Amino acid sequence: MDIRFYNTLTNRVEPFEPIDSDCVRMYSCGPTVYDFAHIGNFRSFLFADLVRRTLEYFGYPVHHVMNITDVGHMTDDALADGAGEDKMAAASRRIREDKKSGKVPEGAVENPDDPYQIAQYYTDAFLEDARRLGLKVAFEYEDNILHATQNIDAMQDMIGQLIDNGHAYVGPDGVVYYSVESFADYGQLSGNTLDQLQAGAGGRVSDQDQANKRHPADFMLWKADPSHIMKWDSPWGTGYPGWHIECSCMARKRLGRDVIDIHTGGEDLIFPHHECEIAQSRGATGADAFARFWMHARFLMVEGEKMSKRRGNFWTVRDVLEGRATGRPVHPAVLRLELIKSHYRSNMNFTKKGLQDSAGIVKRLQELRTRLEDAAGQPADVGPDHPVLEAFGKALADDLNIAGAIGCVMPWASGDHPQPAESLAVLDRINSVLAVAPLAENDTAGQNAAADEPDVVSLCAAIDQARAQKDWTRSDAIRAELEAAGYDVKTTPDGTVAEKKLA
RNA sequence: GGCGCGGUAGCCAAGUGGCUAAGGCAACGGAUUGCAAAUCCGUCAUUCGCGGGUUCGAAUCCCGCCCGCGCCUCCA
Repeated sequence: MDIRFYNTLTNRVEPFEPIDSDCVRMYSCGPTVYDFAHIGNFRSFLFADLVRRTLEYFGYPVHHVMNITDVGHMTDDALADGAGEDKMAAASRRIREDKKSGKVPEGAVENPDDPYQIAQYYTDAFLEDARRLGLKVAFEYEDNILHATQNIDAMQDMIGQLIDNGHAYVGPDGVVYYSVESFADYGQLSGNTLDQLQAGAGGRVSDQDQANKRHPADFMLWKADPSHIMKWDSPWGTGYPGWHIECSCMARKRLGRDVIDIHTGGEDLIFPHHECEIAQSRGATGADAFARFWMHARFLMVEGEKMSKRRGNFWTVRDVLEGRATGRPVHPAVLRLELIKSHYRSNMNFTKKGLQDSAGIVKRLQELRTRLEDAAGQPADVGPDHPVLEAFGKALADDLNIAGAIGCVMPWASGDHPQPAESLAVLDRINSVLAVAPLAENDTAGQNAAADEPDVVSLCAAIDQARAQKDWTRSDAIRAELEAAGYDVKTTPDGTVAEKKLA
């Protein structure tokens, strides 16, 4: 199968081939761990997961690496280049408050002044969210999810190489800057040129910092700052690394190549983050590429608007799963499907109604699985030439046409399955990509019934009893009670059953 | 100002030159039901942001315009 992906580097859909046949090497920009991850973060992470699973579907081994940014970068909008408040300090303040209000469990962060404890707290939360949503790489922590703070040496090595190669210099302020003019291809990824880049168009650079640079677009590699919360000794003074360097280093170190196959991230990372990564990596290695394919996911909207804390439509994964976003708990498989089901290069509109739609699909696939397992037990062998798998794969191979792929599955799922063992094998193959029926490897969190859940079995029995006595008022009242508690109630030949709604 | 992505039914969304414009959700009609739910059967875009052009033939190619979104040193 000819796999084709859109490559931001060339603005074209191109056939994908790994550089080395042994495996596909891909790197994804991961989360910062100063707060809980939101659904927009996960749209991007799950997009990377879909790329990975699609490649695996076609038989490629994939080595997927993701970073955890935990070095404590700066928050301030107005003063970039390492000014403003340290994000770790902001997180520390928030955790202190959350401890008081009981939002942070007892003993979770013993010392809110210890940035490593804060980072670990939010890293654990991220991994839990990621595993619940079926992000495969999260099950490979810590092998393939790397902490920036554990790779400072590699960053310093690369900064040294860049200085030696003439791509970096120490400014009059003692900060190590990358010289964008030393790298002819700077701007190739984003389509910018140094002439066209309007210095300070984002309104986040200060004249004072700019004065220390040779070119306004030069960016920081290392900043000596003994007052920074997280700091390390270096040849350029005790301080901390710039926020682009970690990815260049960790990709090279963990994937073991100067040139990798695929690099993913959110569209906002195209410039400056990925542009700078390319400049750093190629400046250090001398190779003519860093990643062959650059793939970016478009932003997520919420109910047609930009997601922002100010609008009140800013949702973390936990907010959605635990029901704070929609008023009802959402099954992780439903959120996963909702976040992967529209094309990655279009804006995704996250809506309550979309979640309902996704819940319907998840439910149908899970019911199909139950039906097939009851009928067949074990899956049979099935080749990739099965018509449904062929159509499913063809859609995915076409720049991840996920809606088309799902469109191939649903009519098949609704149809008759005279050979359940074969159908089960087909479903398994499909689910190796979708990962919604059943969800991922294990979803242990959130499965425990809450104490205030109704006693479903006895309420259903009460409905049957009332119906047997033709006490319709009573049976309808109990049914209404169950529905209000988030259950679908249905009448079957074996009596009334209630199932928890998935969203 | 520069660079890039997109606009198909009430909603999500395939289709990128040629059979009647996939699929899902919702809605509606019917079967079923004490009533529902679930299930099953059926209906649901003469038209693809707008206007031109190319062509035997355009949602698809070309030109112009309108609208939405992102980036241009916090950011998925």
